[in-house]
Amino acid sequence: MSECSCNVYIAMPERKAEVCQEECFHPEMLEKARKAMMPEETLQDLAELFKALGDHTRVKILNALYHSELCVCDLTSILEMNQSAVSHQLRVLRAGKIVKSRKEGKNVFYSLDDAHIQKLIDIGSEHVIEQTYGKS
Amino acid sequence: MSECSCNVYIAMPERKAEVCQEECFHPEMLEKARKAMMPEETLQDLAELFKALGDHTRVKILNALYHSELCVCDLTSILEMNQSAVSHQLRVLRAGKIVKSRKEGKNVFYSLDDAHIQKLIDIGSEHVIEQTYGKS
DNA sequence: CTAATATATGAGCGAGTGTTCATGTAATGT
DNA sequence: ACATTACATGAACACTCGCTCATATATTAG
Repeated sequence: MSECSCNVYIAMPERKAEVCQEECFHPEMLEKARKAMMPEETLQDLAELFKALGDHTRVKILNALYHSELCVCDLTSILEMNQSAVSHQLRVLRAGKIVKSRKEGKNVFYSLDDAHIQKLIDIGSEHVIEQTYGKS
Repeated sequence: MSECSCNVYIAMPERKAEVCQEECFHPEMLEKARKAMMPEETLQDLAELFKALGDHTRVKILNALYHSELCVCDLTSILEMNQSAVSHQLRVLRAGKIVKSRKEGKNVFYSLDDAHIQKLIDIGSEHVIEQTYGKS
């Protein structure tokens, strides 16, 4: 048996024909990677978290909420969008456990769910700024 | 003039009718939030970064690459997907500056672009796991 | 050179997303 | 009670996305 990492395909011969027939490197790396994979469910949730973060309007909402809670009306004003559109996006953020809400009279105040969200914004913006302007 | 944060609408009277006519709270908070907004371009890039991260297949690729580089063939094996689909998603990740690639003979090895990506995965997965199983 | 292999990519399709518009609901004021 | 206001939501439509299939490119082997 060669060192090809694709010997993992012994158990699924129907795939062996289409990929990696001889010389994919680092079989030990592949096995290590395979064993370090998170559970499917976590990966799914993680993808949904990032998907919920991955929209211009929603990122803008989170940026606005970064320092303090705001009501829908305030967000509508900052975003210069109509209230319906803002509410629809807040719903996505709520469903994704990215923001939480608090009702006070006629108003509903939104805030970031927890410190993880701030960190994600911090690191993400650091990354894109670095990509744009070069490292340090 | 009342304390309503919506006095910002004086400059855009056409919107005044539809939102926040009297009692949105914390005008000082609103102004603070407005001034703390990142530039539009950064917000756009940030949204695109998260959007590129926000897919099940791509998250799985990043998870596989978390500890070491792997070639397309290896990824195809781990993901149990056909090579074309994997390549298409790698293209998205490359375009988003989330992974980088290195050619070696017939193989192309992919790895995470920088430590920011690992941190985003760390914090994101921490968040979703906490959401699922409750805080500590 | 030709053949084989690893990867990339364009076209096309079904599924999903974000907005607008209209309307619904809950809280407050009169 | 009725009117008003803040917010939520369903429907519809244009647009985007991720996959598959077919094919292209690049590298290596013979």
